[in-house]
Amino acid sequence: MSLRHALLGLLSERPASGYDLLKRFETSLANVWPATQSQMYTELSKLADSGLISVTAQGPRGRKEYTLTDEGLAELRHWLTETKPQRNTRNDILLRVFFLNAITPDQARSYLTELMKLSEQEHEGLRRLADSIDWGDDPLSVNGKIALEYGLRFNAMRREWAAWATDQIRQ
Amino acid sequence: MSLRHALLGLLSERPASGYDLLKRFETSLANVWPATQSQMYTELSKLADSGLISVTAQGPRGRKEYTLTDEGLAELRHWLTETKPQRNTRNDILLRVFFLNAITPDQARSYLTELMKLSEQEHEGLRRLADSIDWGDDPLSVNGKIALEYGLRFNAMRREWAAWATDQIRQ
DNA sequence: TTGGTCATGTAATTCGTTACATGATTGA
DNA sequence: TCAATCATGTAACGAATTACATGACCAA
Repeated sequence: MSLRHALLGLLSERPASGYDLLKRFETSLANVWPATQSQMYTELSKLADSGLISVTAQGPRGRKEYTLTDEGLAELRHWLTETKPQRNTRNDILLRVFFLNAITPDQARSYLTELMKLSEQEHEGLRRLADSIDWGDDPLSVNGKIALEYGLRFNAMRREWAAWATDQIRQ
Repeated sequence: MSLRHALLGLLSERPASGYDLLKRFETSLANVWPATQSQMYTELSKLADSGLISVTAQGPRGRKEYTLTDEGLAELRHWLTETKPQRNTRNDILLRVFFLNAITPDQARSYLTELMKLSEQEHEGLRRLADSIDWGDDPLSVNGKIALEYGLRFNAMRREWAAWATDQIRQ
């Protein structure tokens, strides 16, 4: 249940409405924790009910601005320092690799070269994103850079792996 | 819904009972697609209902042996060749990185060094697994080796990244 | 005045986890 | 005979996805 913590994390930077948070998920967080509009509004209601956030302002069109409470900040810190990131990592891409013998070697190689292309595209996308951001020296920029660097290294690794793997499959 | 395809994939190698499949999930597939006993029996019933697999033998203790049907094989191949692996990849570990400014630099560095250790341990575990397996030249071994190589490279990459990231965080 | 964006919610369904529940077979 | 393993299932709940539903505000 990390959506909860993702929302607390975003609200720890500044107060925001559900709509604001939705936009920020679409941009910065979409790559690590996708969430739908539906899920977010539901979770925000629950968080408000349990006192981890509270409505501190109301705007036009029924806009509700949420602010992190002291309990919410404590919960966020607890999550960051005391709990193990043990998310079981389902991997659709790798799962298919196990069953490549159900198709022809040509098809299998084609699957792997597609993965190479995908990795290159994602790498390029991240590189462009990095260029477009005006990085400062502040803590938020540092974290963003660290996360982005992960993406770059990950895609480079995956590209090399897919190239190597293609070579392993023979007629 | 890839559990469905994981089961079809395993059954494409040879017929098996729910219990057999459960064991094979625990060993080979646990790292890429964890599933519970409960989920598997439910999914097997659904697959049988939809005609993708069928019960071809009954054993002691109510054991049911399932075999892949022609429709099932077709569905497996369709999944492998026609559908894009677009699984949105939730990443618990990276999500936390975004919020490291909510804790002290010391705590943040501690989180990242833990990640280094974790990657080293997983790398070592996979290396031992590779040693323990009697690899042949058959297609199944090739696929297993490819998947394993991914794990090794991934953990090496993550270790280096975490080391680099630790260094980025200053007082 | 009208189209785009802001803004929030509910309902239905599926997927995944945890817990509960039962019982047959086999080998030491 | 008894413990371990084999073997299958259901129930309750939570998390995630898709679709539905509504309406206010603002700028051109």
